[in-house]
Amino acid sequence: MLLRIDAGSDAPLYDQLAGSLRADMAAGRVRPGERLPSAREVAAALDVNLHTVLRAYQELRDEGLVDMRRGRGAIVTSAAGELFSLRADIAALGAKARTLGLSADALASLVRDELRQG
Amino acid sequence: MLLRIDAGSDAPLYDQLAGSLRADMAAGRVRPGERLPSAREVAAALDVNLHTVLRAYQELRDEGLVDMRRGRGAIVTSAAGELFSLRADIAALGAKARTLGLSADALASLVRDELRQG
DNA sequence: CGATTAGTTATAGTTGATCTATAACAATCG
DNA sequence: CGATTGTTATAGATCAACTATAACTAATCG
Repeated sequence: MLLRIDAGSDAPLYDQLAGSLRADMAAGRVRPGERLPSAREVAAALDVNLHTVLRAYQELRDEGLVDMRRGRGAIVTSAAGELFSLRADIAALGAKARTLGLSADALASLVRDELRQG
Repeated sequence: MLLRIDAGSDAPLYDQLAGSLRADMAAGRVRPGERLPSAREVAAALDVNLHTVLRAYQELRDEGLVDMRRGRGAIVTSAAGELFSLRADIAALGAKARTLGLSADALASLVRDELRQG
């Protein structure tokens, strides 16, 4: 598991953290049933506030990717496995968009809106 | 062209506006060569500030989807046509993600990161 | 040319999100 | 029980988002 944070990025820290964990799930580096390191551990390791890490975890919970309970921590759900099963499709779409010279943000926004309403 | 704004949404107004126009391009409702309504017109019609609309237009410019020049307005580029050519792939990925019960935000974030680095 | 259109730049103020800092609380587990 | 871990509460600092005006410059049209 590789937790990256870029202070120079315009994206919020908790979004970066959640994105980092999401990518780990999609890549199969983090699997269903696994427990994420405790928020306090991560906060200490990355030198950010506890709440920042918890907000990232809650973002993943809202997406159905982890279950959270006090005393037990954040446990990866089966939805992470389903993300993993889409990795080839996502890579294919990304490659196609890249040859067309499309921006990451434009494509991501379209995909979001497609899944939300389309 | 359908410009939607939802005040209750957590997304910034300029992102919503840009997303709305992007969706129009991907759907073929707005085509290369076409001129977008002037920022002042849109601002008046949606009752938002001129700068908010301009920021949305600049977002589209940064993504290569429009060219902007003073006196002439924002003109849709050929990149919009390439977005259109991806619509089927995007819809297919969205449908697959939907059957798996994945959230729009999770999938969109993965696609963004994929195109950025992967 | 003169008037209009439309994006660009500048300044400033308000509101809300982000991040941090502490601390106490409640469920889980050995 | 004691340690761990998420949850909740409060508060403060910093920055993004949005608004409001106004002046400026390039393009367009009669």
